[in-house]
Amino acid sequence: MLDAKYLRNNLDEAASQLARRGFTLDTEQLAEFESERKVIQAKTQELQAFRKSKSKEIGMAKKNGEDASEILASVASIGDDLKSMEARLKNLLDETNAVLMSIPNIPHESSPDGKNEDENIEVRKWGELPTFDFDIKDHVDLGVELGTGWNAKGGLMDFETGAKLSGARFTTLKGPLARLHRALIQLMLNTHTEEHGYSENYVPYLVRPDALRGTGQLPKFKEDLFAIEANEEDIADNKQLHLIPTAEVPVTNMVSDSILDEKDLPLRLTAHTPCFRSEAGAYGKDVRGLIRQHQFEKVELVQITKPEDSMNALDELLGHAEKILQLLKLPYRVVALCTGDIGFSACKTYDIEVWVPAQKTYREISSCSLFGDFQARRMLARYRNKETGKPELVHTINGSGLAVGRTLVAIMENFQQADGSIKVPEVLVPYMGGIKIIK
RNA sequence: GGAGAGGUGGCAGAGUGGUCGAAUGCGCACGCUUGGAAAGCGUGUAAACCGCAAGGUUUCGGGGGUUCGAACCCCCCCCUCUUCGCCA
Repeated sequence: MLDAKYLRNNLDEAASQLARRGFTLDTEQLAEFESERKVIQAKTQELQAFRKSKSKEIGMAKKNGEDASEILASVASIGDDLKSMEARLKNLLDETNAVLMSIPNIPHESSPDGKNEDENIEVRKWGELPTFDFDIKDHVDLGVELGTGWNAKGGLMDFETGAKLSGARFTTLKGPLARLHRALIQLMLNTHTEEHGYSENYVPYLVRPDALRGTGQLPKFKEDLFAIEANEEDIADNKQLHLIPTAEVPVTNMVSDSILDEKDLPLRLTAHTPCFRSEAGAYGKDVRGLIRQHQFEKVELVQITKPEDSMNALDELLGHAEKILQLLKLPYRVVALCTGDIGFSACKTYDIEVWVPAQKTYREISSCSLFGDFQARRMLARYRNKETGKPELVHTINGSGLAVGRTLVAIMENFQQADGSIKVPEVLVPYMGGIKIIK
């Protein structure tokens, strides 16, 4: 959420900043809300102040044994006025808040201008693209043909069984491929906790709407989420549980509603979780293979920092995610998202894209974003500034480190051999119980 | 799921209808003291919102109610702890 005060006092500037990302701010509506708010709030507070002082007088009079009936009479009539004023104010504030919650973050000045992903800017490339002296297969063909006969029928990557159990966009992995998938998670978590200074967390996979509002998935992107069935009462009370679309939600919200100690910052948090996305609006997109699933695993990196440290933290976190691909020797590139392509809550985002040989292109495998105080304001996550002694909003940063399923895809395709087997990256061999080739 | 206890500031913890945004302690900040530190002493220290400011409003788990006035009384809900049951 943007700072309401900033918005009020710099409406036109905010509008032009938001226009950079293609968002049209309804300045007229906000100005109208604001002028109405001023009047109603002043009136309400005036009535409240009157009642408060009169009540105090009554209290004193009674204590002194004086007759308070005259003061009582003077305050008796304001009850209804005050009640209706308070109700109007509350309605107006709720309405305003609903609008504010739907306004995306203002892009950072360093985010390149652009309309869509075509205008993203490549920052760097790493690694050499593999060359093959045979006809390569994509991960689907590789996975389906691998280990045929293992477990009676089907290959190590079994889309039919996944579909039977749960429908489209669900997959089962078997045998050494399932283990490779697990090995990746272990490698990622170990690297981030042992070498990059992150603390490991285990978090709930079902969260309340408040948490989703905190990080910005709600109220605008409800259709992307899976929600648990709930009765109307729970829905009204904001208790309907939703499956997390990313660990960003539970991990970042760990610091919601709190005032952190400055000396504890930055917080570096990591967690491995499954992620669930309904992928509404993605029909026909990446229907083949493991790229776009309703359920996938991810190791997430989150940092909670002081405002002045956040930009460095983003660069640092990006490096931590890249490190995994370097360890795996997978070629990738880093892309700075343009203003038209950054997510709702982010002000600056780098995507890491890994080389996918069968598609002859780089595909997103991590998205590392700086949110400034946008999420912190929604979550009310603060730290006590030692110099001022006052609580101030923290900054939040997060990124995938990495998306596990897509990493598996990249390994299969980049390290495939002529006979359809997969060479296990060296760093993973210890996690694979010594298995060097998956066939 | 049953029974009991409880939810108050950064933390611990008093407060059962009026001058209570709230004692006290810890923590934190500043000052005195010291060669320096500790201890000690003194002062200060909740948050959100409105306002250029002075100042004002709101908030004692959440929501309703009673009252001129609610941390305090009534109703509903949530959470935590103890305990019994059940259970991976």
